[in-house]
Amino acid sequence: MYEPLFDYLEQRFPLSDDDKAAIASVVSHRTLKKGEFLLREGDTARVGAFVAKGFLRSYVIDNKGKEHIIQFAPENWWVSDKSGMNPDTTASFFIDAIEESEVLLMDLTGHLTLMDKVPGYAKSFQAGIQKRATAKDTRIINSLTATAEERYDDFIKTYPSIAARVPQHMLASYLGITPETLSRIRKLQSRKR
Amino acid sequence: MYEPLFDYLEQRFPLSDDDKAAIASVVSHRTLKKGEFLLREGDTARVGAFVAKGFLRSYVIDNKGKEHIIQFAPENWWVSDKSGMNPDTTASFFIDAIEESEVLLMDLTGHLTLMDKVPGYAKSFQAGIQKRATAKDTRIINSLTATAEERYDDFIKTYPSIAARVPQHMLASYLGITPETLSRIRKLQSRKR
DNA sequence: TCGCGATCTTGATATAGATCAATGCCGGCG
DNA sequence: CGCCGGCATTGATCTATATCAAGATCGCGA
Repeated sequence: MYEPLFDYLEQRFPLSDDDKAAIASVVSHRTLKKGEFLLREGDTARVGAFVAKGFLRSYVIDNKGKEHIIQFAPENWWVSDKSGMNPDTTASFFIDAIEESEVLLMDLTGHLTLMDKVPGYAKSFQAGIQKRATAKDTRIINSLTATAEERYDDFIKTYPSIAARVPQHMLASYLGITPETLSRIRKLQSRKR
Repeated sequence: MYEPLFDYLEQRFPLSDDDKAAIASVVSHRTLKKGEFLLREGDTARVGAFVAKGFLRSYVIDNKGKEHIIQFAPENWWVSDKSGMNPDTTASFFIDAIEESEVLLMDLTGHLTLMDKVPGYAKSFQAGIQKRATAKDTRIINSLTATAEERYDDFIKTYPSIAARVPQHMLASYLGITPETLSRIRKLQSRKR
């Protein structure tokens, strides 16, 4: 059950059997049906969820009722809880399953335990955070300056497997364009080549 | 000389005299004239710079030669180096001083030392990273969906002191709009109220 | 203090993309 | 197996913002 997570971590640093036991003891497993929400249950501050199987997405709904996808999360990705999202934000935050999925949940306590006990975990976590920060900067600049078509091409090139897997209207939502526009872009491109 | 940084950190966790000495020993001081660049010198992997006085900005120049401001950094902010920016990115990255400034530079070695030696530093660093990640998500969604005017209003509300301090064309660059458009927005609003 | 380059403003036009509306398509549910 | 509802496509407009082009104004440096 925990194998996908172990594999993922072992690509980043070596994992002893003790480490594995420690990890298994702090994550909890959960199955999600297609369309099901991953809600924050109780008061446990969740750090994130590791997608062992399937496909999730996180998104917000703005005050005009429109949905904006923040992140896609296929197997071997982390979806982070919006722990600390601006409290005065009018938008509401959701995570749900695009396909039937299995996730491993980690709360803050567990995370701190691993930071402390598992050698390599802290550095690896930190590296991941940093990498993501850079990706976000890139996305910001991209969204501010590239055209719809450029953003689409970029996405296709960077995440071909995700592009092939999500419905078009969700991709449009991620890219910040309407489904109609995305459809037209695709048509133009299919003609061109 | 290090006081601004000590003050900053002490608002986050207590700092002993030993801690202060450790910090002082790993950061280096530098003065920047208006318009001067903060370049990566030598091979030392820099983590970031703390702005003790003045005002910096980080920005990229895209392949069309246009400048896009990523971050403004007034006193008591960190500017992070793009440590790990996508290597295949065509854009070039810069940091320079908008006003005469003083910065405290920290490299990776120093950072790791503090992570290890100064209690509270690691947690505080982590908290900062997290907060910034959230801010970036917000900015992404904002840039994808809000109008130019909404983005402007938002910025004014969130960072009034920065808005008052930077030239308009830089604010326009940060917001991803042209100086002309920003000028028109301001005119409309001054009329309205 | 003067003058010139940088910055800001204002106007006219062009255009990418949104919106509104209709039609077609296909896949799962009864 | 057939029908219905979400999804994609296509077309016709509309609108926000970019772009191009002059002026106007400000402020710094000689």
